[in-house]
Amino acid sequence: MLTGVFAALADPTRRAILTRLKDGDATVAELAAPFSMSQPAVSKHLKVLEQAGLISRSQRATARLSHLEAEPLREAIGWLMDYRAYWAESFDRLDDLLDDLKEQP
Amino acid sequence: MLTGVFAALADPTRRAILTRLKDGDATVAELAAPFSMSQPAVSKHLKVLEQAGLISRSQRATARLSHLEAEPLREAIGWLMDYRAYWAESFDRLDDLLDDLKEQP
DNA sequence: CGCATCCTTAACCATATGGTTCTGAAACCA
DNA sequence: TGGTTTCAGAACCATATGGTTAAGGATGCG
Repeated sequence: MLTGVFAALADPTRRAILTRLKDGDATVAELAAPFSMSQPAVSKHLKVLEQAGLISRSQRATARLSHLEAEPLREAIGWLMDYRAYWAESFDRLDDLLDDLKEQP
Repeated sequence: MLTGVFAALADPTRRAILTRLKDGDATVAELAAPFSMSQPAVSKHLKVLEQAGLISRSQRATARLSHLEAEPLREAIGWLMDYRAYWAESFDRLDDLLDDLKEQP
């Protein structure tokens, strides 16, 4: 599943879509608007994101809303965190980062 | 550059290579050993990892050592952390996670 | 020098990926 | 009913990806 998540994140369009979805659910047309790309292309990206578990989609009702599901991102971070001891950054600064994360929820 | 990092991480073989490199530098033959895969295939994976900045390679001397460079992983975490407010996990548990990270360096 | 070792490069192949256009289904509107 | 809107699916195409085998360059050793 990590494979699917990282593969989904490897595409800039898909990362932009996820970023957009932080502002709230959106229709396919809304998600497609910023890109010089056909609507079916965006639909394909949404399918990839859905299969990676990164979005869910509400039943169509003339429009079809995409909703951010960030849980797989937590799993990805879990994997990445195992490498924190190998970052060049000092542990003092790592502590600062972690403090920051706790302070600005 | 995030694109390259996530693309590199999308392959299970490459993730396993990175994991192996946490135990120390290794030759191509050592890295190839665990996989039922030709050695040139592993060389290709190493090239991908190198281009993503995830490994560096010492000058050959009959052997060629790969060395883990975890800095890009920190950048990847930086991107992912922007989604922490959308995790299903409660913030209390997030705090626990962050505490754990600070305690077991 | 001659040869073995370690690894890269080249050529090739099958499949995956990211895009297109065209078609069509499902729900609303008049 | 019929048209419009919103989106997905199919067919297609070019290129990228992940693997193979075969060949060759660089280093160390007898």
